[in-house]
Amino acid sequence: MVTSPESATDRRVRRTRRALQEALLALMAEKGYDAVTVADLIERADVGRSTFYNHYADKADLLDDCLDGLRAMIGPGPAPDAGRGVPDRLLGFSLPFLRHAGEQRPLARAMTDRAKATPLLGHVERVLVEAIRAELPSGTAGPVPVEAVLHYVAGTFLALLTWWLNDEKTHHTPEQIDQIFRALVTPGLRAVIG
Amino acid sequence: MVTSPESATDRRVRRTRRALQEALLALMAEKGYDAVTVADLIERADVGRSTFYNHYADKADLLDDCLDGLRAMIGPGPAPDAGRGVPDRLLGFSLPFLRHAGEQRPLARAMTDRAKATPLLGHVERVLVEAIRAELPSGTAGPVPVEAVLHYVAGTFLALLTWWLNDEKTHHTPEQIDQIFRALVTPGLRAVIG
DNA sequence: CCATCAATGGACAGCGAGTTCAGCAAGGAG
DNA sequence: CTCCTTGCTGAACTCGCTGTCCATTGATGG
Repeated sequence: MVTSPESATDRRVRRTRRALQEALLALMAEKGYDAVTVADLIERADVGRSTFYNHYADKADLLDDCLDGLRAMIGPGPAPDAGRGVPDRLLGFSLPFLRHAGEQRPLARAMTDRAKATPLLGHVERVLVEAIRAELPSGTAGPVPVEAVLHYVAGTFLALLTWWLNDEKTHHTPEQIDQIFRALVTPGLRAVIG
Repeated sequence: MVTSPESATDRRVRRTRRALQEALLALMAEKGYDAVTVADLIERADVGRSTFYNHYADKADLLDDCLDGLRAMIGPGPAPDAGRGVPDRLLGFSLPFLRHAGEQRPLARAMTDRAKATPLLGHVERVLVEAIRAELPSGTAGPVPVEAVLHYVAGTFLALLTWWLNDEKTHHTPEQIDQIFRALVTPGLRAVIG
């Protein structure tokens, strides 16, 4: 026993988990989250059934494990691949997030599809709310509660993201969506906080 | 054969459907949509299993049937129980909708719970988008697409509604939420359309 | 080189969806 | 009021998916 930080001591374990994670993401992009069965997963990952349950309690547990990368992208720092210029303006998560979603379009679409009822939207919203809370100036004593503002911004972002991903006709770039997001959300923000 | 407009000719049919609809709503308020099984439904409604499938293809079909009341509330006219004054200002659906949700809190909460992944949010959003489209002045040729604006408003409303229903600490009234909604969304709207 | 630990795979019980059918009861038309 | 249409019944059945168990095999790290 290596007593490493609670993860991946054995190469076999790492291999198995990576295979399962990739299988889930691939299958989600194809069929949507809830259409994916455990039988699908273990077949795609080429892993025994009992092996799956050795690592994860169920499908949702595996999904949680897959979400860590996403959390890392929004969460702390000013986003890894912010690209050009300084992302020191407010709501810095927006553009990197949109770019990443644009690159993984089928997967991102499956994740934000409301009809398919992914529990994922809830997770994403929570992460967003925390990211925004960290960015907003704390001293906001208006008639509008801070929590309401947080959910307002997160809800707007998710609404635009979902619309963009499922829109077949017009083909906007991540940069355009970012502009639209800011154009819509900034006036309301200014009106409420300083 | 009476050839009536495709609905409820026989009293037995009406009785059975009403029983099933009420059962679904009651059970959703208790357990959430996806925890409700067909066995639950027919037991609560006191109806045979095959009877259920005589009327609905599945659970989702029954849910659709339950949603007509909701569509009626938002859809056409300036909302049935608008109450005081003239609701001729923009976004007239907001206050009646919030009042209704406040009266049916447990049910409304179950419907908007993202963790429980109700397909219902998708339906509601679609109805909202159409209602807003009907209200917005059609001539909006800005840099921001009309569709984006529609989803922006609907997304904001749903985000605030969800937050409000699941907020345990602060207890706001429907009127307060309506005010917050307008305070946040109006500046962005004005900035984009005329 | 060896003890450990993960992977295997097949069998199993449990649950929920959706179907079928022969028999029964209630409704509506005349 | 009568009769025939129509909907309800309820139980049994198939099917697919979940989650568990266990004896066995084989790779891994010390």
